[in-house]
Amino acid sequence: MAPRDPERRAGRATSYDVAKVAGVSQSAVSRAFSPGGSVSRETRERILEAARGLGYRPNAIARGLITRRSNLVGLILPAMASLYYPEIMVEITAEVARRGARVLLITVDTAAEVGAALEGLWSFQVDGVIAATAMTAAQLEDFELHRTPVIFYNRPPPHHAGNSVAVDQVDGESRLVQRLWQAGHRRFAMITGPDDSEVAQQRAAGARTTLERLGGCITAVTPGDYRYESGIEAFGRLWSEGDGFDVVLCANDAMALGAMDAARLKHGLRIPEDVSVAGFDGFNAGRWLAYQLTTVRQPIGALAAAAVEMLFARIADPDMAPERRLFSGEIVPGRSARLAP
Amino acid sequence: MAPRDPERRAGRATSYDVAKVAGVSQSAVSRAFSPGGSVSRETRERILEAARGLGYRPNAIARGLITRRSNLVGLILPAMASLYYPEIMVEITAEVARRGARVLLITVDTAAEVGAALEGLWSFQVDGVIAATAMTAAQLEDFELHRTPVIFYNRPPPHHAGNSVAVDQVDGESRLVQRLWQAGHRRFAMITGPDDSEVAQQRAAGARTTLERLGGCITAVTPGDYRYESGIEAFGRLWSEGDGFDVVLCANDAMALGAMDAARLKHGLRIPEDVSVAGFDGFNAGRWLAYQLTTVRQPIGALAAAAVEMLFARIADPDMAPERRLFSGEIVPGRSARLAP
DNA sequence: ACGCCTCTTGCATTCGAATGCAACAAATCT
DNA sequence: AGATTTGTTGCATTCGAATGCAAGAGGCGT
Repeated sequence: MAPRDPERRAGRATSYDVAKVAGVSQSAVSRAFSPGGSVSRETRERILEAARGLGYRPNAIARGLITRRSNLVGLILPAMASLYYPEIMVEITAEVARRGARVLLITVDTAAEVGAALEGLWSFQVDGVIAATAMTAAQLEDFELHRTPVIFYNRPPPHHAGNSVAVDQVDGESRLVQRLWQAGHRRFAMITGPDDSEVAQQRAAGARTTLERLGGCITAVTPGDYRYESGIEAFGRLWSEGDGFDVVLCANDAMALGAMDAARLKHGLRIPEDVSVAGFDGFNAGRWLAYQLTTVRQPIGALAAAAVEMLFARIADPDMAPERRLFSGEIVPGRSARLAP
Repeated sequence: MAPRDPERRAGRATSYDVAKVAGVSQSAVSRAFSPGGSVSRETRERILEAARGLGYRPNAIARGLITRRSNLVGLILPAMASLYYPEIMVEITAEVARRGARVLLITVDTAAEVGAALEGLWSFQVDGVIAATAMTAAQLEDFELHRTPVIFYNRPPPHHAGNSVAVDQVDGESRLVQRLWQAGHRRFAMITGPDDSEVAQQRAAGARTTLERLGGCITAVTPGDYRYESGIEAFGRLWSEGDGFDVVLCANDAMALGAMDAARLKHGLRIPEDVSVAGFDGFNAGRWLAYQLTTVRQPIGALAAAAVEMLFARIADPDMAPERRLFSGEIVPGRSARLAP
């Protein structure tokens, strides 16, 4: 192979180049750039100046090779989540950046793609992973074997022992239903989420058990796929079934807004006089004047911060005990459904 | 330093480990994993089997060091864009993944943060960058010096010579105004975007010049900051100024929806009978039943695909001539403003 | 003045994979 | 049979930074 040829590399300066200019050894340059490295004040300054002149930046790739730390965090998001809840991504990236690492982003459309996505992460030697997708037990074990921490975001880990941050969906929905009940709602209809969504199952379960306990009844249930349009269609089905209901519980806000639009614009109903609608998530658009949706807000910022914090704690000490951190959703009273005060 | 110690590394197998198991040299392993490597069929199979047994994955970090190609693409998004137009991010990630690379995501809140973000990209030796933020000429030159291609997404490059993909904002707004004019609108009010947004300036310019040519008049202009809430406030100001207008041109869809809600719910106006509203972007929510916004849709998928394609072409051949690819926005007729057919 | 300690510094090695080169085997041609 | 080509393989080196170790410089106490 050709010897060091600065021309071909067009200015990508290395620590050796800096060392030559500053009249020191490569080790000194390395130490000048690592916090707490053993270098004298003046040497460091001379090196930093030379580095500035050459436009030198430490090569994270080379550094990662020797330190076995890539400073990369994998973030796996279902494409849908990143479309509807981009805050997750923004918050996590910001939080990771604050700790000097970077996010390697992977979006997946289907659960089947997760495997391929993980392969990609492996080769980049990510220090840890935050996953808002499901993962098989085998996949998670693979990470554990390599001592790469994984934090699940609003997803139960496939193991009993795994790390996660999540909103207590059951509790949130339960409290919502209770407040609706106290405000006088008695007949509940439900638009549920996709079958393969654990979160949707939990929200539905929370509503069911609470209503059973209170003695309320569920007059109709119809499934949706989390998208706005499916909220419209689902409401249409509920309405045509005609069992009568005071309130529609929707598995998420996007469908709730669809249901509201369908109720008002397709069926001429007034909200909340003729029918009430409640959602789950704390979707941005739910706060818009046209909707003012009653919902359960997920503290996305807190979840993201907690996920990143847990992740870095485990990167620093891989033997840390697994932990599941639960957050409470905040009931947000809106005009789409009256709540007890 | 301690010699190779498989225990401490807890199963992270290297090409040497695979070589030993398969009874070949490390070079053979490397060749087995690089497409077109010179290995016999049977040797390759033996190696792949050994690799599977050990859970070996080629280390992209080490590979990047020697090949000087990290297979990482930097994506810089303003936090706001990722919140309002997450499709950009999803499309680009998917497109990059399709080419076997990964996205290193960086979101920035303010223009001042861009510099720090770039430092991060430098050290990770990204092969190229897609930027939906502005960049100073000096910053771009730095990339050019290192022969790292940069594609600007809906942002004019700071240089005359730079790569970009963009929607022709002036033309889109111009065609929109023309169609509004032909449908009988005469008095135009405008809610503009932030001063530092080139895109917003272009949209406003497109509207102004077209109206001048047609002889229409702009009865009022008020600034917004691209967010829904600012659309509400801006509409309030326009209305209280009371100069009268047939239609409000909004610099983006989020503000247009705010304006619609303000008009209908705060001022009791009917849309489009009393006042029309038009936006720009092709926002998801604009298609909702409650809005059906007349707007100019940006072909985000096409832009993203073009950006990635241009980027990879330039990674393969850094001497390629700079190119600015322009796309046409698609006029989307909705119910918020009547258009000529 | 001597020994000891602290602070800097450089040398040499290491991380894991890619690759030019040479060696070699097998296949083909003359 | 001998010469030549083609196809595999391993050896040795390389990428750029981090770090254990030892050497050297300077300060201090006795």
